[in-house]
Amino acid sequence: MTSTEPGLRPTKQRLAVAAAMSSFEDFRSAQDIHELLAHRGDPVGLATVYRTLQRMVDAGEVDLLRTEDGEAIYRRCSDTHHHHLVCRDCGATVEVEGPAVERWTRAIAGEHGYGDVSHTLEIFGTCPSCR
Amino acid sequence: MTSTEPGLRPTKQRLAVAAAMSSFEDFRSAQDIHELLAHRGDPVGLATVYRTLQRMVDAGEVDLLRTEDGEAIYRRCSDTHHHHLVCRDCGATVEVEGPAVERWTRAIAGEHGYGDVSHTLEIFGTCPSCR
DNA sequence: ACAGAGTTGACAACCGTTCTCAACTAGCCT
DNA sequence: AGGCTAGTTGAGAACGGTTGTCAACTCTGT
Repeated sequence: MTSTEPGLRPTKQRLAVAAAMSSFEDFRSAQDIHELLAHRGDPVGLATVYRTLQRMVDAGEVDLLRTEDGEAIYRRCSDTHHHHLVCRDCGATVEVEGPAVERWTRAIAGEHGYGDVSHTLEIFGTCPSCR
Repeated sequence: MTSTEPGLRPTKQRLAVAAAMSSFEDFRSAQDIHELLAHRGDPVGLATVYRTLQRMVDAGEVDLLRTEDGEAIYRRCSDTHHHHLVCRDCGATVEVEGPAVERWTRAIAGEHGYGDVSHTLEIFGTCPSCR
């Protein structure tokens, strides 16, 4: 067993996607990232962008969320688990942590005999400047 | 102002969809519901199923969720606000209530000046019979 | 340099969802 | 009843995001 997956190459494209992911803080769709790369002068095929993002999600390097209409959006994973408070008018996002929620979900799941628990929690509201 | 929306007709199709929604407890996709109606002998066009479900969601009669791969699934709404504990293998669903979470989200949002707060919370795990 | 596994990208295929539009109804007015 | 009209339906096309295909390409170790 090697330290990295065997036969996984750090190609130009993968590096470009990784670099792009570090260049913004918010969630972007795969197509946004594809365009961003093209404008930057590092064009990467759309299929490759999807493949690479998928891998990064599997590796836990990137967070995957779904918009309300089912589109996948990606974002560099910060090291701590957290949730988002999103303004439903302007989209402004605040990261929030909720140890209480983490505990609560695990407890509830345990009560019903569910294991291997994960959860998704997003809070929507109207931000101060949109009220 | 009338008691019901003006110009909204209780057609055969709408009644059939409403009846179908009362006939199961778990979440189903629009296409599942479309098939269910066909097998029942009340065939309703797929587009109509989508339209009707959309309306019911808007009216708050039906809950809309997204599966992990972005597909929309629908379910008759019970009157109390609650969340779902879903088995990621077999799909078994348990309704859970979390006054603590409700309070927490409102508090967090308030701290950041956000108003008119709503939230989505889904818990995923492996149910006892799938472990 | 060579071999061979891994990777890429243009494009087609897929699949859930929405749109289009002519035919059809339900409800209302006379 | 008959007719008018806004609302509704359904078959199929269109759409948009995502995944599959496959021949050409590129690392990496030998």
